[in-house]
Amino acid sequence: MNRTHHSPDTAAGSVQGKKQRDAKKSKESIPDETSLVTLSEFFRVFGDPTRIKILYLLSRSDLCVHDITALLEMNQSAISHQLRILKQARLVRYRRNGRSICYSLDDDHVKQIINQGFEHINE
Amino acid sequence: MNRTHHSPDTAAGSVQGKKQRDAKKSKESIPDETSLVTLSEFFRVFGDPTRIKILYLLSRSDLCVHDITALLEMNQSAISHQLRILKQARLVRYRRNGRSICYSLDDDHVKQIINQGFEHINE
DNA sequence: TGAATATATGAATATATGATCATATATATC
DNA sequence: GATATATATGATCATATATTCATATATTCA
Repeated sequence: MNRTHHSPDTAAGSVQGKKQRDAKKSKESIPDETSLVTLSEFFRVFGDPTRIKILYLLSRSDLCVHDITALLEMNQSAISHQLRILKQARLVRYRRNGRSICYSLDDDHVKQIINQGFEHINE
Repeated sequence: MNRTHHSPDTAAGSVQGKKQRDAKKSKESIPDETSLVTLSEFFRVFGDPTRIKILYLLSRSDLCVHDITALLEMNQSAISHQLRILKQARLVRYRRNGRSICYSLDDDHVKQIINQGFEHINE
């Protein structure tokens, strides 16, 4: 019942990471700290109302900055700043279209993640 | 953000459903602002290194606060604070076990979300 | 070329947030 | 009850972050 010194499980398998190496420290710690930090950074991008709204809009149709700005009724600069974060996270792509720049989701994986989030909060 | 000065929308039910009611405003806007904000709040919980590490540890075995504190080599208070956030988000449950309090994931859905995140960042 | 439109970006600012410290609460053991 | 152990919590502080403003860059069209 007391787990003060439970068995040290070597952990390194189930994270699904491809190339995780063994923990450097002799004492047991979490298996792949770097991957987990990366994972939290990934989720953090979804953790902002403006960004999730943008992602949701883009999951339905490609849109230029002006459209997003109008739909969300927000400052254009704020949208551009958030789009930059989404670009850096490789969640969206863009292409120039005349004066406008058209944004789209980078892949369908993003949709899946959003949908799975919805499934959880709606259950 | 959320500077929408209009009244909160009815937040009827599932956003994901296509049954979204007509937008109140004549101009097209996002279908269900409240749900999207809730969704961002949900993802934000995953968007912190400490919390994602805790969730990962709990995905492998139930643990008491002391264990988590030792495994992550962090301040006990910091762990408790983060556990509180995880409780509030209904991502973890707890039960008292003598002096200790044992935490576990609330459901397997959490695992799925973490795994899907890993799939994305590892691709 | 110059005006108009669309988008990006740096600086400034207000707010959110995570860790720490000190301490409170709860349980077990003596 | 007294003490030790385990966990929770409020206050504080340093940092991160989202928005806004001003302005720069890029494109189209007259």
